[in-house]
Amino acid sequence: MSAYWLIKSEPESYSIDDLKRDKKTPWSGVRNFQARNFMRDQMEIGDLALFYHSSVSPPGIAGIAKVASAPYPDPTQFDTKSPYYDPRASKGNPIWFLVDFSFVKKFKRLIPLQELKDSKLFADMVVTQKGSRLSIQPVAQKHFGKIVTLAS
DNA sequence: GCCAACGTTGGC
DNA sequence: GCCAACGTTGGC
Repeated sequence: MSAYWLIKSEPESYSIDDLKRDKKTPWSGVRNFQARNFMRDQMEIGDLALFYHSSVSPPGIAGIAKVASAPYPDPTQFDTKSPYYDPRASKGNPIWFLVDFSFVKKFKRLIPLQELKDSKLFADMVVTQKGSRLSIQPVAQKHFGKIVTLAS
């Protein structure tokens, strides 16, 4: 049973255009247990995700990505030179897991967060909740479909 | 740049 | 196991 997701990224560090160029990327650097658990335990190859641009003006949904690998340990946790290095982790006992995402499409227009907040349709979406900062979230199929409609 | 919200850490 | 202190996220 495939599911839908929302993944946040600061476009200054990695944007939908970067994913379009790279075709595929490991979603490294996630250091939140809830977000990790979604990748490690629930994502399946082929699941679609809304690609969300955060910490920019305006924040919003920029396009669609697709889960392109099974979960595996995030290599940056072992890299002492990486900002995501975690001394508690070892190869035999990794803490952080990720999946690869591949490019699906960039929306013709960014769907601003404010537009979702203004609409009753998205009142129960995680991303529209006050103080919601989870960087990987499940998305209901109905919401996913409505956002695709808004974008086209 | 501010600050509310929230997750994590660590002392007890 | 509680909870205060601290750090981070991310909208504004």
